Amino acid sequence: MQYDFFIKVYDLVKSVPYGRVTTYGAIARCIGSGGAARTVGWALNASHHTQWDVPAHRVVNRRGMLSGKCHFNPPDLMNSLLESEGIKIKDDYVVDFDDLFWDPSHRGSH
DNA sequence: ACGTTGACCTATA
DNA sequence: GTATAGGCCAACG
Repeated sequence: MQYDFFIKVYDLVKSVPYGRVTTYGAIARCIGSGGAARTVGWALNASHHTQWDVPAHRVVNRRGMLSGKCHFNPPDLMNSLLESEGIKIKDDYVVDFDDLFWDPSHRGSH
């Protein structure tokens, strides 16, 4: 598979349904890199200058914290986007994150 | 090829 | 859902 690591990340993130969120670790694991969670975030960082629409705002860390909001422009954008999808944000943390969490491996299975 | 960096994760106190 | 330490993988200079 010569497809870039980024492509896999983008495709997975784009597969995240509306009103749902996922984690870097889940993405990395679904890709097959397991512990490459850091690289996933790195890839999303690059997604800013790409032409692909990557809903990076739906990607948060294991704690459900908007660790990536600091990299948005403006940082509040991530919070606003999540709230626009019905996701409640409290102090940069996703409310009921465990319920809103969407695992790419489950593909919609709750 | 080596060292550094990065939107992380896990373990321990 | 703190603080600190170590480890993981991929891309960049």
